[in-house]
Amino acid sequence: MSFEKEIKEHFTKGHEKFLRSVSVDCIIFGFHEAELKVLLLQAKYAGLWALPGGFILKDEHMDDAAKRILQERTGVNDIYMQQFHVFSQPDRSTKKVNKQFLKNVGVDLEESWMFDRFITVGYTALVDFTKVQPVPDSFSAACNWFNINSIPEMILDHANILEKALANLQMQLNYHPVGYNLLPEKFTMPELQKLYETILDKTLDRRNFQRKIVSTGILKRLDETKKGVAHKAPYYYKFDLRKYQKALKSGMGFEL
Amino acid sequence: MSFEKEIKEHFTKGHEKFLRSVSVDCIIFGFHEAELKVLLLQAKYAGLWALPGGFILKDEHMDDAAKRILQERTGVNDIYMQQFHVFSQPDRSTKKVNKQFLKNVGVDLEESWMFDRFITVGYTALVDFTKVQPVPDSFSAACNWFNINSIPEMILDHANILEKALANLQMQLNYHPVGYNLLPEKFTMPELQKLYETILDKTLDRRNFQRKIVSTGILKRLDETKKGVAHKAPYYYKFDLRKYQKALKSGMGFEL
DNA sequence: CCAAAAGTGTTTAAAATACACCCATGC
DNA sequence: GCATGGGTGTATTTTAAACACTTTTGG
Repeated sequence: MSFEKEIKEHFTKGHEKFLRSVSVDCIIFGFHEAELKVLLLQAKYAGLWALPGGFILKDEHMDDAAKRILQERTGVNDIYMQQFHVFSQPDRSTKKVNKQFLKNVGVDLEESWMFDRFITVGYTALVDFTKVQPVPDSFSAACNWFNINSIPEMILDHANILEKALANLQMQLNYHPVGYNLLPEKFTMPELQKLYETILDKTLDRRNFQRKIVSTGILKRLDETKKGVAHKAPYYYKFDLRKYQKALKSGMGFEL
Repeated sequence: MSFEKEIKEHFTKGHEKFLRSVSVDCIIFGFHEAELKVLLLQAKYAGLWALPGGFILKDEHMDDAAKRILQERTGVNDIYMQQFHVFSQPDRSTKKVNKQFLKNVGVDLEESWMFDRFITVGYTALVDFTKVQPVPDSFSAACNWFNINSIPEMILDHANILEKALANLQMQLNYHPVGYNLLPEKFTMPELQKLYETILDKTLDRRNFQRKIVSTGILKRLDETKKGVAHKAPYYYKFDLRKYQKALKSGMGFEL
């Protein structure tokens, strides 16, 4: 199917597949070279950037829609995602954006479910940066990682959504374990600490950090140490998946 | 307008006024005679009970929709409400419920936006029990308070929504001040403590409770004491509205 | 005057924070 | 052998929890 035809089909018949007036936007966080990254899409023609988003199939749980979107944009599966907020300002003018998009594509339509007002549910995901193959969707020209400190101009209220997502992630850090999908399978304590410091955007005491993390029991220390490093070699750790999953659900309660 | 006509209008033309596929359900908590209450509606004909709910006007913020629903059911205004979760199981069969309702009313319709699948956003509110005049909506035969420990059978997933709302309220208690809308303007420390104990469903140490609450600074002690009580008269307190509002937004962080 | 409820402490335990010392490795 | 980063331990401060005594009031 040609691109124009695909778009036209989506605008004229999408409401037969998807729920109306509701979209899902995903804030996909990654971690690479000591920097927190977010995956963004560049809207075709417009040039502005956007959060990876999509719609809920008529017979699909919203959580599954979010996972499907993640899978489609990154190829990554089986990631813990969670909704954190619904954005519903009546002036988030998706209508304007979608009409402009159609005009740019060269498709002419008077009516479309895509011109209705949308509210959107924000979902966060934490993924392994190295496992991601970014794939733009049909509305987008590019799909790229951005450092959290140098976010480009974004469409609609997406900058606001991203800000809320980051605040939510920072808050969650006190109650939920973080790192399983963000770090390689084996990692050192300094690496884990760097992750926490990057997300919280502050430095932490090396020794107190270690004590607290270890006391949660979500880590297993391996006998192996990192090779080929100057200075003393740090141990490798793995997450204890069973306890990690348990802590994800029940929380673990410490402050950093 | 006759009742049947009103219903028919809603089912045939409601989608011109409201967003499709999204509803809002409110969990309205009250406090009376040392018991935590929830306001429920009895669905006409069905007999089962339901959370007060409604739809989002096409040009309305979802938060305002929730406030409008609260106002319509209780007459109460200017209450802090907040969304806590979106419920989106594809098998929450509003279609079945709504078709049955129409059948019972005696209205015959093949098509309606009300037969679409709905996701619903849960909102919690804490209101002054004594100021509420419960008013059923057009789908309901009755509107009543229920003790949180004796909830009747409910439609759809409403029992689950209520359960999540209560858990959310208990969690929030550690970070947000509670009581402004649940207690009279002037109240005693034992009354406030009883409120916390009721919500958390556990007893608290009288002296430690007082110290922590006072240390947040959200209270102002009056010179007045309660009259006509046996034993030592407790002081009256008021909330310091400015600090209370501030704590609502920024959190206050203590454990009980 | 006494029982019951409320006000105001203090003592004790736990947890968070700050800080000090030793160890291993590559240059 | 020394500078650098990492492992481990301890003192200090802060905060939470447990507990005791005094005050007031109606009956």
